[in-house]
Amino acid sequence: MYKEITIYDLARELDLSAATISRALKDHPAINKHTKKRVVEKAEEMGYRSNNFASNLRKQKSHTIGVMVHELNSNFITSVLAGIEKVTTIANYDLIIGHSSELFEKEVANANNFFHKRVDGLIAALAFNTENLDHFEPFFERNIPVVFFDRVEEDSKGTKVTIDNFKAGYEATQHLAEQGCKRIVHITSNLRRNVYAQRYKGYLAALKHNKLRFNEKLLFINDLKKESCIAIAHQIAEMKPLPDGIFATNDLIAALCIQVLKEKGIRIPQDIAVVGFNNDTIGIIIEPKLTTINYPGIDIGEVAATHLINQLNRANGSSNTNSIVLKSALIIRASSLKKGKA
Amino acid sequence: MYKEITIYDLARELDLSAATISRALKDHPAINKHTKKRVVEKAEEMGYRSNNFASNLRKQKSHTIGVMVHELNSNFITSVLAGIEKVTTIANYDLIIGHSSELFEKEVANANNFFHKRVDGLIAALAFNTENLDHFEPFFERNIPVVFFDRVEEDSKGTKVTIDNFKAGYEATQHLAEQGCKRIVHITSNLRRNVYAQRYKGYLAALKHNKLRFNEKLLFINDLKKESCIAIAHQIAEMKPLPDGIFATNDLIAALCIQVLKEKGIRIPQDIAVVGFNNDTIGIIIEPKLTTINYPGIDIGEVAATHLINQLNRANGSSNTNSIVLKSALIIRASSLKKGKA
DNA sequence: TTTTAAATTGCAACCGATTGCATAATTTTA
DNA sequence: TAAAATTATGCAATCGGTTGCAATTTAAAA
Repeated sequence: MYKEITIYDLARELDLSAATISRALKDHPAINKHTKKRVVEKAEEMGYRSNNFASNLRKQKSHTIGVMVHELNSNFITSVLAGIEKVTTIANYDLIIGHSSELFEKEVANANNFFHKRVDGLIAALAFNTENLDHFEPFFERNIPVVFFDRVEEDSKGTKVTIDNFKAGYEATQHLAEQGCKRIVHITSNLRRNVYAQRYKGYLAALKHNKLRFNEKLLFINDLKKESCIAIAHQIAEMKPLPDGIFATNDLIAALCIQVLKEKGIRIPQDIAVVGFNNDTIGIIIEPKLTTINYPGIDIGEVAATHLINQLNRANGSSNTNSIVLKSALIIRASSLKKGKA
Repeated sequence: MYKEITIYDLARELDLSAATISRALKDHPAINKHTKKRVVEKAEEMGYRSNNFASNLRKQKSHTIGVMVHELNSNFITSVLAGIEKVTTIANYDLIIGHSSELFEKEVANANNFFHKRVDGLIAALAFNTENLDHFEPFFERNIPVVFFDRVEEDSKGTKVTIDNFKAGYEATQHLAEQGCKRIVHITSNLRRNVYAQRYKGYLAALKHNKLRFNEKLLFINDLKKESCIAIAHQIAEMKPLPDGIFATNDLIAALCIQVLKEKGIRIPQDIAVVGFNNDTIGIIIEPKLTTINYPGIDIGEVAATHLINQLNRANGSSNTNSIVLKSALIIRASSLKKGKA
């Protein structure tokens, strides 16, 4: 069996105390430069690796951040993760990732798990059908900082990192209206979730601004699953009169719609103009390429992680920031251009 | 500040020793049933949560499995992760995920990190340009089990979980040949990686079987990045004579090709039939829908994790299994059907 | 009722790094 | 040269759960 080297082994070899070894390895100012050098070299030579468990136990810190997401299978989420990782790697924090598969129960289980693992902080996006935030209470109680992003509860504790979903929804719809669309479908999801509710409000505001009447038959709310999106696309194709614009709350929905509608002989964008949301890769694969809202996952992740770490570095651990709003922007591509290039 | 409850607090409250509390909480057979009940109830009542660091420190086990992947942004990889997670959750192991972004240096850094974190076992797919497995040596030396999947080094230590890439490559190419293709392009990547090398060999074997001469101008090797795939697609469109079939080593490449070629007025599959690999969602978004090889990520993940955990449960930690090969299958869709439905 | 066996529980030494405080060594100042 | 101030190092307790072995209690057998 392999015997691990400890600071005691180093201490014996170098005829020093374990305390000195410990301090030398973490560059403590009270230790002589020359001694530090000897220690570091010996540690290298003997293949020493410090024991996190001992350290964490003593320091009462896990140096770990928990990240809760609803899905991994999305460009947006993986970008967010990349952003988080970039920041936490530099700050030397570990990451544990839990995904809820959009299920409230799994979200609760993940929260409990992270709590049990004693994460120092939490970054989370809510699941599709999360109804309350009770499972975050243990963190709030203990002053463990929590940063929410994307799917947030607007009046909750903790910091929220989002974009202006109202504005994004408004711009998407306004763009369609400018292209001459009069009957604009909006395909979205659970209006209990801020992202969908806000985009919907933006949609309504843009309709109003263009003096278009809201028609509830043009509003589709679904679970975002592939099958239900396809079903909706079929419904749309059968509608009379045919809608002339679609604003979908993510790019996959938009792409599936385009695909189904094309199969039915409906021309995009001439018959129906389409706008998605997120700016996923799929948007440039689909023909015609998809107009969408750029939702900068990397930035969201970086901002969320940076904010969390700053909070952890503050002694009290409290934060005065309630919410952070990042920029998003409409990206215009062929799928919405009824009038030719803008 | 929040004071954590420890077994000593429980011991004091119940007038028992910490040892008894510890045993009671983990259902040790020597403890009286009635005592166990009291302990568990008191623990619940006082909000006790066990300290993993103390436990791991004492037990010299992290109860954590490290997973190294080259990317997160792929259906295949996320399916594998889902499979792994399913198994490890049941076995009550923690997971830490590191991705290399296809960079050897990051893979090495991740390996070192996992080693430092003292994972009990490792599940890994190699990065694009990994040239040696020296960074896994510390694990091999200490008998920490390692399971490779997808991108493996065939004669390395550790268990390998793969599909029969040769057969898959053969079937894809054979299918194109059966559709009447004579000039079949193969777009793949670093032939240093088994997956690409084996698929390529399958491609060659199928050519031979159909008495088609291999033409090196029809072989494209690239870095799998979006831009280079698009560049290749443009090259193909300009080739004279025009190829009549494409076997791409993943679905994104295939989809990008279809998209570019269509823009150039080339008909899919009439002019060029296309086959991808992996069975990603993108394959049913693209028009025409993509013929591909179903590569069952979930199964790969489950098998890899199950095997690893079995190995961890064995006392010695050694394994007699060298490699496990799962089934894959050709899924035929419109993108390759020159002759109408099969 | 005494002896033996089985069932419970406790003692105390770990696991390895950290850190407040004391001590020793060295340098500076008086 | 003695006293004061720096600089460097060590002592020993601590974090909280685990486990081999001993001790005690209870039940079963003689």
